[in-house]
Amino acid sequence: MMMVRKSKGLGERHQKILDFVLTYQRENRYPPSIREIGEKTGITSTSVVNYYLDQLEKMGKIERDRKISRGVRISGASASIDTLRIPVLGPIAAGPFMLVPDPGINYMNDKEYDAVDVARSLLPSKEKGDGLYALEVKGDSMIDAMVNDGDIVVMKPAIEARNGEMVAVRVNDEYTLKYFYKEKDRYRLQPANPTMEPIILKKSEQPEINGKVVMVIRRLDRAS
Amino acid sequence: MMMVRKSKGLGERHQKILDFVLTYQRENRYPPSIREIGEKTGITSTSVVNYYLDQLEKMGKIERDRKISRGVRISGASASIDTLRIPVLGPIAAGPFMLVPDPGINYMNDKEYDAVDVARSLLPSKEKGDGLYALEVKGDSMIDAMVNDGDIVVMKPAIEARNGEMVAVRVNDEYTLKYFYKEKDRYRLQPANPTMEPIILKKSEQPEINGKVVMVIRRLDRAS
DNA sequence: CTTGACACAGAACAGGCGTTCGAGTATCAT
DNA sequence: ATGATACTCGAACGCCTGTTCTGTGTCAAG
Repeated sequence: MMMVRKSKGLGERHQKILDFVLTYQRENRYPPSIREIGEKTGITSTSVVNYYLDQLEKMGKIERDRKISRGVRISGASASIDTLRIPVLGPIAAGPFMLVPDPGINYMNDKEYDAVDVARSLLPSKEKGDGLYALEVKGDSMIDAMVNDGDIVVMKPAIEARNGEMVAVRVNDEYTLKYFYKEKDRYRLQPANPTMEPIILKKSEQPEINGKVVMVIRRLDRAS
Repeated sequence: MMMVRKSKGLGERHQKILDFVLTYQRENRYPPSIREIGEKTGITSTSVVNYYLDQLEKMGKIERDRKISRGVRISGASASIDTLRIPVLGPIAAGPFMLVPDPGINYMNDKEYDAVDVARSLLPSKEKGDGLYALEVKGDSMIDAMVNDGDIVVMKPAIEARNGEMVAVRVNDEYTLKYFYKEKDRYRLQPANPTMEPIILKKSEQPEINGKVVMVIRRLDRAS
């Protein structure tokens, strides 16, 4: 027989088990048994599943309650089955701020970062939520986008957009949130506030799109 | 011995079991076993627990996967452990619309109504979420409250408010969303949009408060 | 080549757990 | 009284499930 990997880190089977536990949990509302994990991941022996489960626990990927049937749970960001944890990459103020996440950091595993939990049912069904990130708006710089001080904007990385989508675009060295429309011979960037006028760009001046706005969350009443 | 109830509906033990399963699920990320349910609810025999579980299943309160250990899950609105299902009481347009839910209807159990799921972590920690309801905004009537067409406003019933809270108030036979401030000798109703002027009411003209705004959710990109 | 860590399989053990059955008690309508 | 219904208990059966032990083959280090 051959074995796939020796070094540390998540091997193919680690990942397979992790995925299966997550999927199973989502579908059945309770965790799988060791034998069920084995069957679905192609592992014939329960001891091997146990073997990997122990490793995953040491890595901090899962938590186990020994002696308890189906006592497996995924720890960390993806713990919840119907919620998605989206990292908040810090406050953004007006002006030429940075709107893209640093791809070198795995925010999901890093406890250092703030995050918001969003119900999966609120996101587009096709959205797997992988690259999503959020920004907390500071100041009144985005009132023309109907975004308030303190609002949380959930973004999805993108460099292009379809008509009608709200995007973060760079206009005159500043990022703003606008509805994007590509028309016959021009680009129209429409503010969310219907009382405000759109920005018109010539076809040659294709705006630099930085991401799509997936959701805006405004929390009030936080002290009560 | 005495027994508590005969008729249909949820008896004390039904409720106790339901509560326990929910709590246990929340704390352990997996459902309890029959024996654990019995211990914590003061039922000494597993068959009795099974007896009630069967009834709860017939009532549609829970679902069971027979033969599978810990194969119990709560069905319906409170199914999720870290999400809260808030009924959407229908669209509201401009003008003198109704902003209060009909207390005669238990929206939670009625499948007829739309609902949104909100992560519990997004709500104030003290919020149990009992009376919460949501409204879907239609039209541009609330742009001065920084609320857009299509936004979902999560409300909490209230007839009074503390300073700084956003409330639904009735002004001139119309409901609007404003920040509420009670000052020395007047009431100040401040629009969310900082470029707009507040409404000032004399002390004698106490505004009729209809509820507090807990959260505003704006979903974009719903087709992607 | 030997050794040991690593990945894996299979079998067996013991306790966990859902299920079933027999029996007992209390309330209520007949 | 009598039977029906609702509720409760305890025990036993047997599968489900986590755990553990033995053994095998691979690969790198000594």
